[in-house]
Amino acid sequence: MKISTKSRYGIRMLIDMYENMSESPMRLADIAQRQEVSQHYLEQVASDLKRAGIIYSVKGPQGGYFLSKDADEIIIGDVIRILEGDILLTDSHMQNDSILQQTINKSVYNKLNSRIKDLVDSISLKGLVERK
Amino acid sequence: MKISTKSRYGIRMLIDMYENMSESPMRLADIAQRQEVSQHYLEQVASDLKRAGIIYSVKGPQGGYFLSKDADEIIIGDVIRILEGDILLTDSHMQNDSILQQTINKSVYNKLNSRIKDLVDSISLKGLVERK
DNA sequence: ATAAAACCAATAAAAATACTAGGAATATAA
DNA sequence: TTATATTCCTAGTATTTTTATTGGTTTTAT
Repeated sequence: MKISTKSRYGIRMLIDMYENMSESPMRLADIAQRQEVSQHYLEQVASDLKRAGIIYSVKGPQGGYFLSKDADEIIIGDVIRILEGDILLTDSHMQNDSILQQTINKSVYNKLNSRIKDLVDSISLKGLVERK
Repeated sequence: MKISTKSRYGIRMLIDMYENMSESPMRLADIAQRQEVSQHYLEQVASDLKRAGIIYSVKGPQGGYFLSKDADEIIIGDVIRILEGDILLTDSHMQNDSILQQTINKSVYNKLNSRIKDLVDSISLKGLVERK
């Protein structure tokens, strides 16, 4: 029951991009090197973030990535959902659930799920970096 | 990022024991059958719960399991911790963490961890069954 | 034209999770 | 005291998920 490294890499990548932001696009190779992470693996992370509209890219030489929005509009909950699949502790509808299991879902997991959601949706990239 | 089936089985097992409680010990075979779960797998769950003092057992014929405490003293957070290892989204101290990662830990994961802990520690077996 | 970059797909490797097998220990009761 | 019902234990296997690697292709600035 851990957040995957994929999510962690993704969040680190975004923080790195925010903190090292400039006029020119940022090369994945640089991020990977600074973060000491496999570049190819980070590509997959970047690809997900791009598809979701968190970052955008410029191809070719001198190309790279930009953040698509202001840092205070990039919500950590979204980032985790994009990279983690979902932040649910259980699937909301498991097919074979007994009545008993459904009760437990309601009482425990659903409450957990919504509390976790509230929390991660309250933190932006900007807030994170500024340690708010 | 899901709660494992081990924890889910464990919680179901305890609810089953509570709801079907009687003077005589409860056989694992019966629980497994009611819950439609592999008995051998449930043994491992039971073994963990026993070692942690949540349930106790009587061996031999007519043997089985009892809850060790009143249902309102059995805390779901404890059960999950016993079966899940921990309810932390990240290890509190990852060896190779950069300063950056440590900041993220503080801002996001630690907050999440403590909120999840508060929640699961506020729910007892009794509360769960009574849907409080 | 060349080279620097993003992009893509397949798959291998590693780790975690779920489940199975088979028997040992123990206590009951006939 | 023997047969049996039960918990208990250890190891192993299978499955799934996660993480990482390999080996390219496409695009575009220079």
